[in-house]
Amino acid sequence: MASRKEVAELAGVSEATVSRVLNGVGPIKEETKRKVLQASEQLGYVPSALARSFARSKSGNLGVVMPYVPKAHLFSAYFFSEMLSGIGNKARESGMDLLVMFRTPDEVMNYTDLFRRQKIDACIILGARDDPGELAALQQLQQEGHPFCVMNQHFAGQSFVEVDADHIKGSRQAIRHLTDQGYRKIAFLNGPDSYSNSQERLQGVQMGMQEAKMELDPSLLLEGNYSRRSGQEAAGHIANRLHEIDAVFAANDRMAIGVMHGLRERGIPVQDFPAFVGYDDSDAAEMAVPPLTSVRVPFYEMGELAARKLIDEKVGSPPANVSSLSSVSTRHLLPTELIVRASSIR
Amino acid sequence: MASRKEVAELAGVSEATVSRVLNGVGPIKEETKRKVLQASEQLGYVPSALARSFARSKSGNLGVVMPYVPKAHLFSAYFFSEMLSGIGNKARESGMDLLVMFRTPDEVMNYTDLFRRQKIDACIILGARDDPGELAALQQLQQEGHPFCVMNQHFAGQSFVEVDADHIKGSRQAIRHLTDQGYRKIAFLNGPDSYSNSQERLQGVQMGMQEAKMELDPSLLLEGNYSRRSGQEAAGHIANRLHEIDAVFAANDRMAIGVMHGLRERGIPVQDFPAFVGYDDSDAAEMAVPPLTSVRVPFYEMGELAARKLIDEKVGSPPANVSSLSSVSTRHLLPTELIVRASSIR
DNA sequence: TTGTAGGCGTTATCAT
DNA sequence: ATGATAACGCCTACAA
Repeated sequence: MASRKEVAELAGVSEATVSRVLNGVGPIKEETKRKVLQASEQLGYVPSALARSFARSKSGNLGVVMPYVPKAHLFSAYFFSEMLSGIGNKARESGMDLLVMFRTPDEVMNYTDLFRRQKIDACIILGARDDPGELAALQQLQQEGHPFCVMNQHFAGQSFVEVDADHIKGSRQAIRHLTDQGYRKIAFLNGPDSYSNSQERLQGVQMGMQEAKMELDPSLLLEGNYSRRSGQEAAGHIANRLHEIDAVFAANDRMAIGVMHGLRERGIPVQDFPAFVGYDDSDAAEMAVPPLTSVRVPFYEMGELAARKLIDEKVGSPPANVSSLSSVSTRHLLPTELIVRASSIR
Repeated sequence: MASRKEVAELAGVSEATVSRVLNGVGPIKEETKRKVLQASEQLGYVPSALARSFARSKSGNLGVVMPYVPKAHLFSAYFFSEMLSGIGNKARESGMDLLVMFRTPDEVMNYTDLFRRQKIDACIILGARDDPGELAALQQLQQEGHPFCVMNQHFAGQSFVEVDADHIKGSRQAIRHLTDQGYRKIAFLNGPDSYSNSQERLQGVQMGMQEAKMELDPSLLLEGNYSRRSGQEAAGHIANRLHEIDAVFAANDRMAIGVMHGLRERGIPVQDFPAFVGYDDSDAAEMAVPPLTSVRVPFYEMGELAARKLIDEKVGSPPANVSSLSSVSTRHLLPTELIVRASSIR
């Protein structure tokens, strides 16, 4: 393992010059540059990222906090992988590495320590919970001026940098798709109300209904927990009132598929199925029988956006912006898209 | 941000003593320890992981190389998430952090640089390719004595530390399950022969057949690329010879489901479907219609094992083992399990 | 049991 | 355009 000193000697320059050449800073004579590069090459010199981080007191790592998922089974791994890839892509472009952390069930994440330990320079939180402990931790982060971004969860009344998809519009699209085809008796299987995501979907559904001069029948508003099983259970209600229901919109694909399963279990033939629309456009949607119409969420792009936000922020933008507008627009919503498949076509 | 110096002053000791207390090394008077801890607490001191890494020239990071998956869509995200969780779990237990890297399509990974840059202390490779460039890179890694572990891919003739599932046995189980029920005309839709995984599955299939005094009909050996679409295409062959086929074993769930889709597209009713067995026991298996019998692969446990191997190795084992046996047993196979669902039951 | 001091490999500042 | 050199914050002999 060649050291920088050796390179400097071989090239006949000082160590500082070696640094400058390799980091491409400062004015350097072409000749010197060549010599250094050549010596470095010859000796197979690789600068230590560790020493560099230390000297700069920057780790060069972008932290990513993954939610706790019991053996990754509760939620689909699908969208976390997508987001992670998106983040990783942007991170690489700017020369940062990804430090991935898995949240444990109980433990209240101490985000600030992560920064103080200097393990990370910025942080993306995928599994933010909506409880007071979490909120406090995030507020502290913000107060100490650490760059971070929350994905998939909105904290009302805060000015956190947030990236999410536009679930209001997404749900509206789904409902419109159904009402446009003449479906009137629409059941909505939402996720737990504690997620901002679920609340937004509900808003979107209501808007969509209103646009069609209809209203969501409260007795057709069901709640699951985003698991397939909960969809399967909801199928009981739906089966009982099958004649009063001609379409089902579920807040994610897994629940939609769960409902289909539940109906099958109860011996209901496919031709008697209501129309189905799911959400997320995960792999499962196209594998479903019948293939499931679903609201596509640009998880990959969301990951990219979140990473970019943080990287830009860190790089050089002045902390104080011209107008206070910026504090209003810390939430970034990406558009969804309805992917129509057989499950929802008359 | 309190510094160590301040803590030392407040506690009335030297900085070295602060270090010793916080790292729990060396003999320390109880009284001193108390003072230091208290001072540290009071000042909210958090040691810099960066400086520590630098001083120890150990990053404390476990590298994980993810395969290139175009937008994470080609393979199911499922098993990478599982393995990653398993790795993360064990890493945390031993105080290491996870540095996740995504491979790019063309680029030949330069693994050694990762170590030389001291970004990571050990490395798990999930997406190892079976080409000469990759092999050379891994050999160099080994030669330089860097701890690493390859998952899901076997390099014959090498003594790399490898972790995989026992695909021979897994495939044998699948075939036996079918033959035990009297299925005789079994088609096998394998993945590309270039993966050691596929080769092992084929072996297992052949063994299973032999055990039932049968042979795999070469014209019923199909090859896909592990994508759903390739399964859908294979369905053409299968549909054409439906009367000569009473069961289909696919090398992963996605292809199995793809075949089912393909048959449906061709208007073949479910009751005429052959029996189906998939592989991986991914989420998709239980969402399939009919629910898909599948060979469960313990991805999570594989991740844990790989991480443990590396961590143990680094911690303190003498590099030279007593017998050369260890070099023989560098490949670790975890058992699979057949999960029986409706798709394969008469 | 505790303090002192050298070293780790860069970056960055100041001279030159 | 380049060279010296002082940090950076911690670990770890070695000394006391």
